[in-house]
Amino acid sequence: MLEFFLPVIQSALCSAGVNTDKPIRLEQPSDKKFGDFSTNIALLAAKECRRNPRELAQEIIAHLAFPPDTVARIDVAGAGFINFYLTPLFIMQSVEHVLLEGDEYGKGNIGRGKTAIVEYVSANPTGPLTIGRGRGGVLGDCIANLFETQGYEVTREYYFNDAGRQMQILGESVRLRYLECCGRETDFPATHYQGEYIREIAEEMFRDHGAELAESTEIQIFKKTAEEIIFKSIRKTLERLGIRHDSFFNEHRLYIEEDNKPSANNEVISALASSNLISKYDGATWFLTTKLGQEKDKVLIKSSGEPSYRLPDIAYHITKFERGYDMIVNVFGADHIDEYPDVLEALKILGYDTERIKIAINQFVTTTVDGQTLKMSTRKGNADLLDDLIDDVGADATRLFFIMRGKDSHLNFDIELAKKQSKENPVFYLQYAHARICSLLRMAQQETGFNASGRAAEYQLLQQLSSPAEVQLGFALLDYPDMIKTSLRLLEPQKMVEYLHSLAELFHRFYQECPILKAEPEVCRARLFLSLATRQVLRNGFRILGVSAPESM
RNA sequence: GUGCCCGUAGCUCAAUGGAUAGAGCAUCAGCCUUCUAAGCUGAGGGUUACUGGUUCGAGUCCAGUCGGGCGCACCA
Repeated sequence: MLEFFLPVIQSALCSAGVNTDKPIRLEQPSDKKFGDFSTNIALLAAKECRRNPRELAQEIIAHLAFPPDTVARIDVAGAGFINFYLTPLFIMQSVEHVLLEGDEYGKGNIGRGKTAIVEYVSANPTGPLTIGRGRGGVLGDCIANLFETQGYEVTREYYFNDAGRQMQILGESVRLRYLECCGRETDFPATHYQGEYIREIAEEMFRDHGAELAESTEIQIFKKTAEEIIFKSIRKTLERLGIRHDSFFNEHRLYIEEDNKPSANNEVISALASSNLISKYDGATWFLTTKLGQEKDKVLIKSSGEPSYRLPDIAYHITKFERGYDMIVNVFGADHIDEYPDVLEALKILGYDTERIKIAINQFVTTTVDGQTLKMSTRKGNADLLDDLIDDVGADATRLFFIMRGKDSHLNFDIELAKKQSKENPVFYLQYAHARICSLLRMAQQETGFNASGRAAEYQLLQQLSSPAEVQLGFALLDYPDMIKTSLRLLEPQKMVEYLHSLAELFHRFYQECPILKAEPEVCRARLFLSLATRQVLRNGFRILGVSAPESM
């Protein structure tokens, strides 16, 4: 709809001699009495032109040239809003596009010929995925889907590290549990991984090797085996949620020197050094962020000679630029919030266009069971496992609950609610609308031989629908393409969830108020087409969210 | 102490600086001999934590106060 309105308004502003660099914003008033769409451009421009907003609005209106039979009425209201009222005919005509475009409806082309990389999950293989990680996983997956709708070629990447200290501790943890399997006493440190999965890995190793590994203090085999098993479980868990990465990037690559070329990490150090932002003191190599207005310098290479996580992080992002991505999206949890400003700062200094980087940070998840809040920590082993949650509530509810709140809000995941097979559970409300339409169409086929395909010539029957429930539903269907763009711009799939919820609601109302199969044959078919269009938008939306569209419930 | 996020109906949450702050759940009152009642209609429920400021207009932006969450490592 934006594409319909904006050019007309723009040219009216020109003809009226209004010069403003304020963007024209079109909004849907909360109250229909203020029109289907509304713009405040006259209010904004009036200030710059030093004119009375209402008079200016009147003048703009006089220059608006919409095609005939599209806009029924244009009013000036309130302080100087311009309100537009569409004709039911135009709305219902537009619904035909939903049916004609089908699965393609809502897609755009602003990303055509462009590439995007979306990095998400990126958990190191130290343990099974927790519920907290799940939120970022689903958020990232939906964001990747949103980019794809606009024509971007999207790479879904998982960044991980299987070296480092935490992995050492993991290997050591498994080794100690293994020794226990061999019947030895161990003094298991509190700093090690306490989780049950460590025992399971140890038991598996004991089954495969017997006690033959007990004498060695070499932990490599324990680490390696643990890593493999854990990674497999992580991928399996993600797969259950429909999350599949195209690319797994091992941080290790950034450490490798070959053909006398310095490692990616070292190249970062050299580059920053030539900007005089590197200094060595206290045995470590520092990024002089105090020169950039920060409180403290940041360690890039520890006194042990190993890089801290920041250095490879910078090098990693450089690879994203070098790989040529037009859009670079990072999804991570609030615990990493202090990390990215340094990375961005470094990239900017090194001459990369950080405008291309978008960051989506999701706040944490607390889970409640019977009103009790559960706390979690991977190391303490009392984590809420994502797998358990999926077992409990199913993949659809898991996905939808993670994104049905804004990513900035602390999510309260009510497990009891997600389990309920009743109307209190929003998952069912959405899916029920889809199933209801499928049922209706099955019935229509049985009773009247109605077949959805090959009827494009009849789509214009939609134009005879004019009751409020029908027109409001039709109108909502037309919002879908703009809704995708909004969700994408804000990196916020939650907008889509809300939209689909309101769409389901409008359908239920239409269904309640307008008899379909019992109507006159032509009205019946028109209403079936409207239902079909609704089903199409629900499906397209569900696909973005990764939620299934059941044919019956 | 400091950086980021949050504070909106009893509960969970919406509201690109716009008009009378909206949904769902819960509560109450209605709607199934008729296409899935997992649905629909209606009612009640608010000093948007507090105090100032910016402007035609503030839940939204700014400053401060109070509460809650997450970080603040030569862990990642």
